[in-house]
Amino acid sequence: MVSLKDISVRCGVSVATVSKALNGHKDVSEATKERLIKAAKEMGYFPNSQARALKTNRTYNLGVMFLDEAGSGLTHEFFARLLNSFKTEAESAGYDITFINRDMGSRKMTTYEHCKYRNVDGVIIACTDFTSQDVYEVINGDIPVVTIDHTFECRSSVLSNNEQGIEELVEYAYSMGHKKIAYLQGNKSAVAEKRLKGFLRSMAAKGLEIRQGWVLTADYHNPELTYKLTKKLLENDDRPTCIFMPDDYSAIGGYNAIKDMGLKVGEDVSVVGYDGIAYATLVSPKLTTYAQDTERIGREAAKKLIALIEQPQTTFHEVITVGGSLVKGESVAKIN
Amino acid sequence: MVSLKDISVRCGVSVATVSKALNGHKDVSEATKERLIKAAKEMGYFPNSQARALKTNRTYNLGVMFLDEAGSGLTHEFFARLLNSFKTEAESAGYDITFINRDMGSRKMTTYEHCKYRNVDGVIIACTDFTSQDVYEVINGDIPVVTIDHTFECRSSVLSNNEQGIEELVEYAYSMGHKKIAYLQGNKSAVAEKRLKGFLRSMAAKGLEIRQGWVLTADYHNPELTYKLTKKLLENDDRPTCIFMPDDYSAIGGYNAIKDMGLKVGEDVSVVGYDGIAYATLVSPKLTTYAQDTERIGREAAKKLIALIEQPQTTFHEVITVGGSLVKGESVAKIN
DNA sequence: TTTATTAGCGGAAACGATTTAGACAGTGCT
DNA sequence: AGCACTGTCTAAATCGTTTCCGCTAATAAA
Repeated sequence: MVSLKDISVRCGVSVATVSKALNGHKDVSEATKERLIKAAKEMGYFPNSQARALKTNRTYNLGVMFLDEAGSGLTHEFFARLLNSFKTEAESAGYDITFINRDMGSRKMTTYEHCKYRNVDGVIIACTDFTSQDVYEVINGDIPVVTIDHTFECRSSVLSNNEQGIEELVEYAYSMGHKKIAYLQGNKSAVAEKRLKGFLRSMAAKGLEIRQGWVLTADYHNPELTYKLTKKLLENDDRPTCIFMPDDYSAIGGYNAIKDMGLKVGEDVSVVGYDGIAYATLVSPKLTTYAQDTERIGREAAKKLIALIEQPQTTFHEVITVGGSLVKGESVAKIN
Repeated sequence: MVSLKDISVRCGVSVATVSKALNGHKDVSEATKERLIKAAKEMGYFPNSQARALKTNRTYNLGVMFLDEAGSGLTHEFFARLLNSFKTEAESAGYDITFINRDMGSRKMTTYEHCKYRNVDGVIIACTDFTSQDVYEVINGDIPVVTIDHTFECRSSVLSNNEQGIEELVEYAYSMGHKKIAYLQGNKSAVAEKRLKGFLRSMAAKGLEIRQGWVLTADYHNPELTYKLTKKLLENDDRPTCIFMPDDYSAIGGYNAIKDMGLKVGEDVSVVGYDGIAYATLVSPKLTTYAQDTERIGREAAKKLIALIEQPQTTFHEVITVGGSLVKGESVAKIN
């Protein structure tokens, strides 16, 4: 690979001058600057990122921390889309992405140690267990961090407007005439809490009764469990007319349960999802759901993280809330 | 961060000795080696990956190159699962993953230049346009490469057994009594060619007629187009009893087309997919498909790539074929 | 005893970049 | 002329490692 030195000998200047010319410092004349930049281009020069990082302590690498278990993480559409937009935004600012997990090869290391080893400039934490030791270490470390859908003291985060999303869904279901609404919530997390809160509040605001046994705890991204719980909800004679699923993916389990009981989604039983994944508009009947703006969540997270890295003095910690939008499908029946 | 020097002063030895002790060289006594390792552990030492890379020219980073357009790449279940297992295998060997694309920040660079800039030790190429200039540059460069589902001269690749997969599906459809089979193929690529070849061959072997207009070119991962083409296939009076979809995801479009025409999947019209994504078993009726072993494909690719990197002399280029398995769903009717 | 060998360790250069401090020449001012 | 100042450039240190080579002392061989 061609180095600064190669350029310097060819042009008869010092390495320092080449470096400054290429980095746009002012103490090098316009003439030589142009000459050097031209030479660099001709010779196909690219800075050695490792050497630069060694000296400047800036790698232009961002760590991505997420739950890395089988069936999780990358294969979650929510996370995949989030990562995609985060990556796009980061790249346009010159940053690459590194997955941060524990246990690199033979060496046992924690996530935080992995960050230090790779010297990432910042970390984004998403779709993980925010109560874990690994997260704790990173949050309390000295690396800029942005969390998704969970907020820590003195750290920045990007939140989907979970409370409002559910409220809009309740509002919609109510407007369609539903009063007997059941709620399957996701596994314990800040997100699940927010959504439940939104649900309970808007139900109360509408004067709707929250039945005993109609608020159940399922899992996110678990159609099988949702299948079972949906069946359970429908077994009794007095059953809900509308069921809120933990998320769109799980809702498929709900669909199947309803069909298997000989009922029709969107006619006998109404269903509401959450997320706005691609399948929501492909299933039949189309799922009514609240589409999170994952594209913007990822973008905002990247922007904030890069701001924290590049302007640490003038950037403050904040909680950024990103709104979504109600998607009216065909899964909620009009009743009276 | 604690460096070799810190350890050396604390233990009263030279930096060189510490380095050699930690890297298991032989010219350092067992006693001091143990002492130094212990000290390193106590002080929380981790090597600075940049410094090491600078000196050794090994970053322990693998580049991942894939089609990075909207709606592609990360959000493809096939790719996501592939990446996941590739990543797991790579990490267990001490490698991290870097996404390689063009245009880092303001600097225009090609994918290959990006590789050079980040000094990745090897590259895996998947789910992309293999005829592009970007791929060409990388293939003809001096970085170890493994390609997925496409083979280049003198390069290693991991292939899914596409030909055989289709053949098994034809075999199955035939065994269920189907003779009038239509085939929607994916967009132009080595994979599409292989599958088509498998289809034509096994149809011929069974003495089945390949009707004019029953082999159409659709897209991978495009339910909308598949929807249209499926309708087109079913519009005529003399219609196929079984349709092969480009992939499972697109098959959803096919399902919808069939339903929208007032027909029933798995009764009036049979449907076959390809991939074995999670949704295949969630849709109703369950999709009959050929499940690619993405988990193994990713693992094999990582293994091969790392072998090429670490034992360049004794590793030869090869084409690794990974088998899949037929998944009998409910979407193929028994007819006579 | 002398010499050759070896084990164990350290010095120093190198990787490729950035950055500080200073050299040098030219300019303008008194 | 003497002085300060400015613009342009260079030398050298530095980041944290690895590695080649050489040194010392101890051991083995003669």
